[in-house]
Amino acid sequence: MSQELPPRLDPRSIEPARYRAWQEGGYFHVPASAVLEEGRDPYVIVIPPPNVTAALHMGHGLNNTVQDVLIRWRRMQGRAALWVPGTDHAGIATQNVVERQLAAEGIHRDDLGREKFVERVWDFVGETGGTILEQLKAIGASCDWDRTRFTLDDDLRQAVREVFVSLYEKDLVYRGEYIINWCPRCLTALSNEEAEGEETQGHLWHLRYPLPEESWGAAEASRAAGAEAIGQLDDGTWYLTVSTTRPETMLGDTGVAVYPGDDRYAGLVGASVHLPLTGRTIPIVADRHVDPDFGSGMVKVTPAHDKNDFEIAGRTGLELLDVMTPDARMSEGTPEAFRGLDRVEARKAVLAALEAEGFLAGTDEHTHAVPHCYRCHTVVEPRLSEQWFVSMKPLAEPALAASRDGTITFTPSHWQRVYEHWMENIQDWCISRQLWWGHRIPVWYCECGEVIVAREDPTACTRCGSAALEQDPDVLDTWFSSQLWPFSVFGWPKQTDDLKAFYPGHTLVTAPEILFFWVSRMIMMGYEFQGEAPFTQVYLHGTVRDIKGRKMSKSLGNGIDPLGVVEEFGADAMRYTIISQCAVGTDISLDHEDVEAAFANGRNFANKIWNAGRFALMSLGDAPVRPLAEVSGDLALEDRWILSRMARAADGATRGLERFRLHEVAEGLYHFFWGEVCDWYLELVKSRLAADAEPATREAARATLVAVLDHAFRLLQPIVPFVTSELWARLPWPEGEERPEDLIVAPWPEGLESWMDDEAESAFAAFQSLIVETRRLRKEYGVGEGQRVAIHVVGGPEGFGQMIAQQGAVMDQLARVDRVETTAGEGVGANGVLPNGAELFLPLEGVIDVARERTRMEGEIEKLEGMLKGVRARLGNEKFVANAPDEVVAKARENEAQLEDQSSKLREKLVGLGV
RNA sequence: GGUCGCUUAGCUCAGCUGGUAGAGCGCCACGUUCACAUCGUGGAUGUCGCAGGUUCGAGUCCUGCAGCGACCACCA
Repeated sequence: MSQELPPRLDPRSIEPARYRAWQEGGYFHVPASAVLEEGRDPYVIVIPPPNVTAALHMGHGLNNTVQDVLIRWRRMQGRAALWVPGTDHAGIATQNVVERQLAAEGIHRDDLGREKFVERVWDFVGETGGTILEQLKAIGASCDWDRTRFTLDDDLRQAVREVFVSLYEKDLVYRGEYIINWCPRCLTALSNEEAEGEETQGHLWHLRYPLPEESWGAAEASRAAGAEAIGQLDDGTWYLTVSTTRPETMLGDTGVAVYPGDDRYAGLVGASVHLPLTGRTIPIVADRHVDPDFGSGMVKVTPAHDKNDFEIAGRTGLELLDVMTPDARMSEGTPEAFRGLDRVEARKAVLAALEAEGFLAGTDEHTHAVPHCYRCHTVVEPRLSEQWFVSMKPLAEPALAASRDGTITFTPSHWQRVYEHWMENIQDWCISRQLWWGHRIPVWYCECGEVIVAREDPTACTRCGSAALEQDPDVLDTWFSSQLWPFSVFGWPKQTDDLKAFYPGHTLVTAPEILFFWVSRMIMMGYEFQGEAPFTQVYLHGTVRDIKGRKMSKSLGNGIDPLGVVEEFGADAMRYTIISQCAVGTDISLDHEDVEAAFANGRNFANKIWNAGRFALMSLGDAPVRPLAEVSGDLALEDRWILSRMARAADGATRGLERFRLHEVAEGLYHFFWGEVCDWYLELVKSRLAADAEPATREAARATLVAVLDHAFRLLQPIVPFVTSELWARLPWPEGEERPEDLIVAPWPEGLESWMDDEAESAFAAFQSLIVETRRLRKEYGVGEGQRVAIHVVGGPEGFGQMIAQQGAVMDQLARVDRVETTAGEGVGANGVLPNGAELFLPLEGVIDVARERTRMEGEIEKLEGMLKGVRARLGNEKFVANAPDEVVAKARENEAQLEDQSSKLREKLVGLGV
């Protein structure tokens, strides 16, 4: 206990050992029996599983620090606080990484074949897969590592299968040929969410489609009816105009559509039009999708390459014509001139050909959102393809209701509306991916045509008995398995004790980016398969950005390595810095070019805690410490004050944590610890802790100090667990009181109302003002450090003078005051006015510049008069007196009295100053 | 195009249900025997984007405007 601590906190020397001790103590592990047998109240967070191949970045740092703070807090509250860790197999992302590795060796995945490729991915995952979880330990994450899961674990495969088959049996999973988002680089289908719209500067090309001669009459009539889209070429041919942002798709047009009620084109519906470059003739149809007020009011219809056009075709019977290969080249179905051309080249070629033939009417600049693959940023191609889908509307209903009725709350709350809007407009989800890495779709096809969807791999066809079954080659969207995470991690579909104990969970902490990808789907699956929501609180934190507001990313090179920060400044420093910026709904900004500046605040705070503890441990010594209750009669004002402040700090921290106001919690505790415990309390008790101090006051100070630090460390533990634990473990303990096994399971300070002491707080506040004001005056008049002064305190509330006189002993220590008088002062003096109305004189004959003092006081009086005028105006206002809350009016009256008092006293003194 | 959000001290941002502005960093001055210079003490800086409105009173509520941002969207 009297062991020497270094004057600087060296995180490296304490953090790893401390973490090991926690793990060895088993504090992170929560067995189902804690809930089922011991009856403890569970609190469950499942980690947003990072990609198995990921390396820890600041985004993870933020996400996991927040979760850890919440878990550590709940653990101290006595909850069975379980944080389940794990990783996600991340289909496309992981496959891409391995493909890149192979490419470096000059190998394509096809060269290896599916089986070998998947083996290779497993090898890769086996080598690097656990890295990120190990890295989480460095930042102090108190996950239950015995429960680590991977979305491709065997039992999670069972969950995926059960869900797929079950949804299929309920007709909520189906296979069909629809327009999906296709990434021509990844060569796979994507969900709507995976196709991210990026604002792109493009063009809108206007194309002319010539009409056959028999329609020229109708065309002329249309033109006469005001249809500007109808016109005549130089050779007399009538044509219509359509527009497109993707001219190459015109090769796949199978019709032109107008709005059913559009009189301008009434005569043309049912007619046909020549499709340039192709020699094909396509019909003109009417469909409600067309907006008659947009552009020409005529739309080219490309059913195989546009979602809306596909729907138009469904309603009007237009043909489907696929003109593109999976890697986005023009297919066999296109004229020879374009066949095999990449879509970009094809666009140029088509435009050139149209222009050459006079069918290009014009071009406009056009900015629009072009969908890109969220993994490789290639422009996504809407494409007709046979895929598996989940029918979402029925699943969305309870998930939507849960938000509306408040079962699930969102923080910040505005995400509730975003969530509901998405749920209300939900579309079916394309879940099949043409990848090799992932959960293989549990569907087999028999040569007899039978489709077998099964929980267990079938050995023979259920209809014809043939053993020649082929499993669907595709895998499922990664999010299909991660959406089951809140219950698949507990062994479902088996009805395990874990599931009973820990489902539903409580808080989900993640970034808003994956609200649709993950959060909303977990909620839907929770209702569908467990009958209730997987959690009730969704806390969406911000994004980590650099000082310029740019999102930290590998490609921008503006990232900060959390492990480097831990190495250099300690996990506590990083955690505090992050949490103190974690205001609801705001991003975290950190300067990647000056990492030290970014984390200095956290580092300094951790060091401050360290030194406060170091001082306390040295001062307390090895002598037994008495329980606070036994010394209550000997408590000094500052003891009562700091205990009261501590109770309030605890209260504030609890309320803040309950509402996810983490930055307020961090800053509140920072202010309490640094600004009150260190700046005031420790300074005040220094003399009382001295060996020669009067025994009763010394013991009271020692008991209070231990109580204050014990509680302060508890309150700070969730945010800065390492330094607090290290010190707490060395803290002497009150005799006869049971010491918790470890700080991280010490009870959370709550219900300390009995320590709140308004009287002590207001008396101490006055005392603080006195000190501060004296210090200020000393500075202002340049009184040297070595020079002691006398102060005369005049007036103030009842008992104030007496209280000050009692504190006289410490006045010298804090403000170099050798004499405090509470009688009226006389003559020339510096002066200050305390908030409680008391006034002090600091006799400083010969030190003061009288003229300057006079000017200052005049300014002061002017200011006071102004304020007084304002307060009087308010009090003179009948409506204010009648309508404002009583306490506000009372406060105003009090204010008025004080201002009057201060002002008149200042005037007197101004007179006293002479000239 | 729709929806939502933001605009407060040099910088990054707090400010919950309206009652005469805050933090951290930075800056200036002074200070190292006495836990901590990753420190202490004191100090300076804001017409709370602009214009109206409601109210006794608005950074806080309402409207409009300007700038920025996010999310959603099938306008070819």
